[in-house]
Amino acid sequence: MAEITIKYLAEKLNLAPSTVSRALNDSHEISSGTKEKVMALAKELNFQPNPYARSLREQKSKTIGVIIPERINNFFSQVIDGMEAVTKAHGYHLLVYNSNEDIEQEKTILSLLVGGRVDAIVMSISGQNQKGEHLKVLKNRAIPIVFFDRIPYDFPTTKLITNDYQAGYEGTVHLINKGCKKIIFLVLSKEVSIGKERMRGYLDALKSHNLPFNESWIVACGHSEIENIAHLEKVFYKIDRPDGVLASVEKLALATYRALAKTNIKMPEQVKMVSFSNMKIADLLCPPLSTISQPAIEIGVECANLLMKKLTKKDQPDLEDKIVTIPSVFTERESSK
Amino acid sequence: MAEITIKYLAEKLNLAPSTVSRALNDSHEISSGTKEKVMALAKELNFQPNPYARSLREQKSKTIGVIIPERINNFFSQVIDGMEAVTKAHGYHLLVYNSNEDIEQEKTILSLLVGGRVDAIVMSISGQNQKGEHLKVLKNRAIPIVFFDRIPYDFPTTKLITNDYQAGYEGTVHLINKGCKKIIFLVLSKEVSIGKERMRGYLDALKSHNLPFNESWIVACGHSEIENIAHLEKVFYKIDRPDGVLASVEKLALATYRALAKTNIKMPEQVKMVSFSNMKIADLLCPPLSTISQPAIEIGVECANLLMKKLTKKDQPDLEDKIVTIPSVFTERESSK
DNA sequence: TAAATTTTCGGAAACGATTGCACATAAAAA
DNA sequence: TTTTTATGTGCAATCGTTTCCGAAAATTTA
Repeated sequence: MAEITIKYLAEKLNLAPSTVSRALNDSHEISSGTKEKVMALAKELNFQPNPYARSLREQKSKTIGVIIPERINNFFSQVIDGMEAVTKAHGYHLLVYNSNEDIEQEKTILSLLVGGRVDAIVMSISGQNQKGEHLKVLKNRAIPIVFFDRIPYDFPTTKLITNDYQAGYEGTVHLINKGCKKIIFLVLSKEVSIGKERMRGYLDALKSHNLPFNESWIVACGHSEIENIAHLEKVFYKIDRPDGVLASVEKLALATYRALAKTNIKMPEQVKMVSFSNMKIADLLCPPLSTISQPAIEIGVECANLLMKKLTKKDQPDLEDKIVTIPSVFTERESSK
Repeated sequence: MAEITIKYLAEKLNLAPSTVSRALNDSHEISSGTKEKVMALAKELNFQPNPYARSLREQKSKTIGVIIPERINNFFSQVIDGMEAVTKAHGYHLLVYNSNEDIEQEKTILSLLVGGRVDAIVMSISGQNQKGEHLKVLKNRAIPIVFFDRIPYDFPTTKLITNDYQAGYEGTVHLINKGCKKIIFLVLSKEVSIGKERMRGYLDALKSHNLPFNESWIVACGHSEIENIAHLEKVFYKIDRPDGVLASVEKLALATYRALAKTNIKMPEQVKMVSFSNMKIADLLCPPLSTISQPAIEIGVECANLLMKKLTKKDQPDLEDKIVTIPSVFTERESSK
């Protein structure tokens, strides 16, 4: 079936395409009579203007590119839900990409996006490399971008994170108050921004409570679940085994559960754990997991709000080079009782 | 900064835009000398052809629309991951929409998409209404669409599901074999395709094992977690309370856990459960949950393959009106021991 | 009634890429 | 040398919309 175009409507109505276009856009220079006729026919034929012709002409796509390092993760799903709620209201669309924690894929995706396919980008960068040199393709482009959660250090734009340092500090203090003396810190990569900040909070908490610290307590894990479990198992088999765990990301907490299942160490009796996590069923785990959870939806909403403001209002300044912090919420459960 | 266009490249190289275009597309009618020059400059300037100009001209967008009823759900995330893996290889992009289980939103999204924004659609429809009248906007459009998981009954196209009937049957038989005599079936809506098929399997299993059946054993839940829990709690407070639960969707299994937590009924001692679920941490629940899980990634891959074939090869027939079934896998865990 | 506005609409260019066609120039055949 | 055939390139139309500019027609003002 031939698509319905403005030109087609114009012919049917014995009008010029320009008139039809203006009528559809409710321009003041079209009489209400013709407007009604045009609208009526458009409605009847279920006319939808070709988005690509419009994008080409207007030089904007009403589309936002979203790049996340993994999709099977509640946190990111929630963030995107938050974003969609606001972008939808403005008639914007979301192109979503999973970089699979891979810097090369990130690069490829970015190069795809800078060609004008999207009006803006929202991104959480992969853990492989937080330096962000691969982001330089964006530097000389005018495309607005905001980062969240996993942010690059030196890219001048707005970034949204939770209060990583403070949450790391408080999570650690919580464990200390519960009597833990040998608390390990689980991190995906020491290079990742969130890892660094959360770790700083952890270290400061130990220091301010005069607890000893051992370099080996920082346990750097990878992306392989199996290897992580094996690695953690070894950690728990040490003579001087830890009695507390602060996991900087959810998947490491889950790996800990599985590693512990292979030993006969009991949680929370022998080891207590707190984890950064946005799992909805933390309360259903064995034992229920104490979590520090990010306001994911809010983060998404805020990212989108920033961009909508920049894109839909005119004469907006570039996105400020600053970090916006939204606090996490701590929930105590059995795992750290 | 001005975007780089073919015209700009042409000027720089003293060539016509058409020549540059042909060179970039590696046309045989361009000398290798000019090709190299063009390619070199394009690479140097990081030239990306304007996707909208191209879409307009070619009448295709290299974009696929994905509509899911909820985003915070591992199953859908996995399906999309599977899809992206294959579409990416073909240079296709994914526009993802969450209909929030709302038929009105589905309609709105569809009307947005039929205007040429996407070359094809992959969809899992909301549970509100499985009749699919709201899909009629698609009927007279030539846009290929495939449905998965939650499919409409009478829309002539390819649909991908798991072996819902059989899995429902086997899950029920498993509970029967474990000694359950009063097995309830939890369903989101009796209207949803997957609910119906899974229920049919459940009913047939009861019948073929000569177990009595009570209409009240079909527990229709809603989308409100709180109400579902309250509802289930009542079910378990009945004098003739169930000793087995088959949950047709994950969220109802979780609601059951929470409802049971409010009673003093023990699982699996007093009630056993099996649920359709793609949770990765079913083994970490209390007790670990016996699951019937769909091959989500495969489903996504298969959807994408079907569409890629239709879109990238020429003279392809329309998508066949048939149902493709990919079997689920059952994993027994503590909840039904 | 004529002139000046205002309202309403049409023509045509533009956005950036692709492609059918024509036209050079070079190489091959007559 | 002339004619034919490749080969390489340019011109211009096209995709569907929006918008600048101009021109009738209708209205107001002089």
